[in-house]
Amino acid sequence: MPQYDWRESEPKWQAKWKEWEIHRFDPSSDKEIFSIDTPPRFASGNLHLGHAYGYTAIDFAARYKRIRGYNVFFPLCFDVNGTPVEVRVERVKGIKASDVPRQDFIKMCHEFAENYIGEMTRQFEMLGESMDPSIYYQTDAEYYRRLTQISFVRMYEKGLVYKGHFPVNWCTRCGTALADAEVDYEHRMTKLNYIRFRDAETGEEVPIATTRPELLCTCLLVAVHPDDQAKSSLVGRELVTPVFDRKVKVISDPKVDPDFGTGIVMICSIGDKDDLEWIMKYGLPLEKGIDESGRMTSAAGEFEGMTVMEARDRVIENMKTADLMTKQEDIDQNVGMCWRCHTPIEFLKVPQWFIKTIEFKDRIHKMVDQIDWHPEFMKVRIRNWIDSLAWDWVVSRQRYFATAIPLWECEDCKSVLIAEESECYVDPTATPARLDKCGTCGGRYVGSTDVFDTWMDSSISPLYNSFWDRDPELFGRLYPMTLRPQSHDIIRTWAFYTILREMLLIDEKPWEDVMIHGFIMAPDGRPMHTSSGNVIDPMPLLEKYGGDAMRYYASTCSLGMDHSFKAQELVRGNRLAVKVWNVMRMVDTACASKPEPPPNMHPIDSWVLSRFGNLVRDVEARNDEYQFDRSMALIQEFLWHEFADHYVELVKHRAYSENDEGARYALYTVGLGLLKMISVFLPHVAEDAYQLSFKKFEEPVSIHVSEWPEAPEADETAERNGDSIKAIVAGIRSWKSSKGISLNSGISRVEVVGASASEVMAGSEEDVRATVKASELEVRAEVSLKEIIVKFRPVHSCLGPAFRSDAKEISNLLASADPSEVEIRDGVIELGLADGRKVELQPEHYTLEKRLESDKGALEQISVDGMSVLVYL
RNA sequence: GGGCCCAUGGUCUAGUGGUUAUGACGACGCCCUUACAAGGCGUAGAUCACCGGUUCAAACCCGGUUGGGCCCA
Repeated sequence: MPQYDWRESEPKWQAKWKEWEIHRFDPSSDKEIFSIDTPPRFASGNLHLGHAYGYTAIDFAARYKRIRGYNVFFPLCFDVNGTPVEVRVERVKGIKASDVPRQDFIKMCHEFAENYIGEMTRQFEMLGESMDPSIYYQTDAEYYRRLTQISFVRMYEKGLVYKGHFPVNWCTRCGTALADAEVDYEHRMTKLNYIRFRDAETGEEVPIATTRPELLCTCLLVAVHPDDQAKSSLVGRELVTPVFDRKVKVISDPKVDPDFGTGIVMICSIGDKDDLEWIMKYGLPLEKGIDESGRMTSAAGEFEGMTVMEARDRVIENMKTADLMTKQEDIDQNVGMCWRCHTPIEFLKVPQWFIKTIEFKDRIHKMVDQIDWHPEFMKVRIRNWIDSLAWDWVVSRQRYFATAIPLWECEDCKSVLIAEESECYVDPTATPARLDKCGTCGGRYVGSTDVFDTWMDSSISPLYNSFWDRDPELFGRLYPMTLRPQSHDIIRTWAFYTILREMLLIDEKPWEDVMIHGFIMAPDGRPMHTSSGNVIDPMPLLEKYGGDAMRYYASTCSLGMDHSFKAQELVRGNRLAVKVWNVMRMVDTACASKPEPPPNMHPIDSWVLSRFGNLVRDVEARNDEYQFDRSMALIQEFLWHEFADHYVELVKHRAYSENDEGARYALYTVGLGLLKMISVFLPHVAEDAYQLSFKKFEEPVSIHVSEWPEAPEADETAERNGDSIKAIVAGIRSWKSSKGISLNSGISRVEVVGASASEVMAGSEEDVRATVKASELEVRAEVSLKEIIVKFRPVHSCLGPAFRSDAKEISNLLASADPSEVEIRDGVIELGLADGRKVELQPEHYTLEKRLESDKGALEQISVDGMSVLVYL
C-alpha cells in the first residue's frame, strides 16, 4: 500500500504551482479582487519562527480567498533598506560606512541584500506560501524609491514638510537622527551623583542629584516642587554650579519629583525630553553641550572634545578632588538606545526634515475608525499611540543606504530646490541640481546628503501595490487594498505611518481590514533571545517535519495572541496530513466514477451531508473574520472523527458494493469539500490527494484554483437521527474494545430498544448491522429483561473481621455456590458450614455478578440517547 | 509608571453566565477493522493563578492582588 511521503510530495507540488502560475494575480480579470499588503520581508536571510508563523497566517487568508473565487493580489516582496543592512555590511566587511566612497558603500549594501533574496524566496516556497512573483517588489529598487520621492515632493508642495530646528533623538554612533519609534529603552545601572551647588549670595550649600554631571556645562535652571515646604525658601534665589561656576536661578515646577534624589533637579540643555519641555516652558536658550559625534563642545571648556563618558568621568573626578560631591548611589535607569546599535541616545538640536503629524490627530483617528481591526482591541493600541504623540515625524536620517531626499540646498542662503517629479528617482549627491545657481541669491546648490527614514518607503506600500501614479485604471480597482496583515509590535510604525501618509497624500484609507498577529515565544514562554539561549531555528524543524506540519502549527495560533512554540504541534500536523491523505484514498477506492446525486439516500448519508453543510458555513464565518485557528479546529475535528471514524465506517459495507450511489455521492462530496477547506492550511497534502483521487473527475488543474464547496442544506431530522446512529455504533465498538474483542469479530445479535428506536433506526438498520458485524439486528419498542445472578463474589475485607477463622471456608462456599440454588432474603444469605453451623451473610459481605437476559438469551446493555442497545452474547 | 493582552490536567490549548470543562502532545492498558498501527478504543491526570463582589447560577461579568507578554514613558 502506498503511503503519504511529504518529502516527495511537497517539493513536487511547489514546483508545479510555479509552473502553473496558480498564485498569479490577473490584472485583466473582472473577478472581485482581494488584495494583501504583504509585509516586505526584511532581507536578513534567516527565517525565524515568527516569520514562518506570520507569513503562513497571511497565506491562509490568501489561499482562502483564492479558493473562494477572488482575484488575489499577494505580492512577493522584500524590504532592503536602512541601517540594519548598513550595520551588517559594516560588520561583515569590517569597515565603517564613512571609510569608503558613498556610492561604493551603497553598492555593497545592495549586493549584500541581493544575495539573501534567493534563499528567502526558497524558504517561503518550502512553507507553501502562495505569494505572487509577478507583482514582485523590493524597497531598494529605483522603481520603488522613485515613488517614495514623488510622494515626498507632493507632500512638500502641499506644505506638509518643514525643516525643523529643534532637538531630535540622535545616535552618536550612527550619526543620525532617529524617530521616537526607533528608540528602544533598556535598563542600565548607572550612578546617581550627589553634588554641591552653592547659593550665589550666602554661599549656603545646596545638594543636587544628577546622573549626568557632564551636562553641568549647560545647566540653565534649578527646580523644586511647589509643595516642597523644606525647599520653598530656595525659589527665586541664584545658585552657582560646581566646576563650571554658572549662575542659575531656582524655580518651582510641579513636574519635579520631590522624592527623587534630593528633590532638587538641575535643568540642562539638553539631557532628555523633560529638560526640553522646561526649556520651552521657560524660554531658555538652547546651548549645545554635546555635538553630533557625541563629543563635548566648547561649552564644556576644558572638557571639549572628550566623549560623553570621558567627560562624565573627568567631571566626577574633578568634583571629588574639590570635595564638591557628597555621595554616589547605584541607580537602575531606563536609557533610550538606538534601536540598531544600542548606543545611548542623545538629544541634540540638529536641523532635520519633519512631516506634520500632530495637527492631524483627529483626522487620523477618523481614518482608523474606517478600518476593520482584527482583533478589534488592536484599535485601542493605535489610538493610544496617536494620543501620546508629542512631536512631528522626523523623516531625515544622516545615513547612506536608503532613499535619498530629493532636494538641493543653497550653500549660502540655504534656500531649497526640490526635485521635480519627472526627475525622480534622483540621488542629489550624485546628480547636480537642474539650476546652475540659487534662484534667490545666486549661490551654489548642494545636493542633500540626508536620506529618508525607511518608514517613508514602507508607509506607501499600499500606494505602490495599487499602481498609484502609474496606472489610474488599476489604481481605481486596487485601492484601498483589502487587507493589511502585520504583527502588533509595528502598529505604532508601519500601520500608523501608512495611515498618516495615505491620508495626507490622497485622503483615503489604505485598507478595508487590518489583521494583527502575535509573536512566537520560546517553549518556556519567554521571548526568544540569543542571550537567553532559547532561540529555536525553524529550518531544521522544516526539514524534519515539512511545510504542512509547520503550517499546522501556525493554524493552532489564535489571532492577536502571543504563543509559545511547541514542536508537538508539528507531530500532530504530520499525523493529520497522513490522515487526510488516507481518508481520501478510501474515498478514491470507493468511487470508480464521479458519483451523481442519487434520488434516495440513506439517512446516514443525509446526516453527513447536513453536518458538512453546517461545517462549511461555520468555517466561512470564522475565515471571514481571519480566525483561522478556529476553522482549522472545526475542520480537523469533523474530518478525523465525524467523517473518518464514524461516517466512513458506517458506509464501508455499501460503498464497496456495486450499486450504492448514496454513500459514494456523500463520500465524494464531503471528502472533496473537506479537502478543499483544508487545502488553505495544508496545501501540499491537499494537492497530492486531489491529484491522486479527484483530478480524474474534476476540471481544475489544481485544488487551489477549484471552487469552494457548496454547503448542503441543513436537515435537522437527519442530523438528530444520524447522531443517534453514530452513538449506537460507537457504543458497540467501544463495548467490543472494552471486552478485548477485535472490532471485526462478529456478534450474534443486536437489538435497539426504545420508544424512539424505530424512528431513529428507520432506513439505517443495515448500516448499523453491517458496521458492527452483527448476524441479526432487531429494532423493538420495548423488551422485558431479567437480571440473572451469575456469581457471588466474597468481600474478603468484610468477611475476615466478621468471621475470623471461618472466613476462608465461607469465602470458598460463596464463590463456588450456584446462585440459582441460593435463597437471598433482604440481602441476607444463609450458608451451612461443614460442621453443621449456619452463618448469615449481610449484603456488605458479598457482591453479585449479574447478567441480563431477554426471551432471546443473555445479553449486555448499553444506553444510548434514551435507548437501550442490547448486545447478545 | 501608563495602555493593551494573557493566566485552564505534566506540557500546549478551546471555551464570554447553566457543559459530566475541549482537544492535542506525552503516559498507561487493550485491539493489526480490506484508507490509515503516523491507526482505533479506553484509562489516569485540572481546587479553570489568588482574594473579594454581582447573580438562583461565574472558568466566563465587575474590583483588587500576583505572575507573564507586547507597546510606550
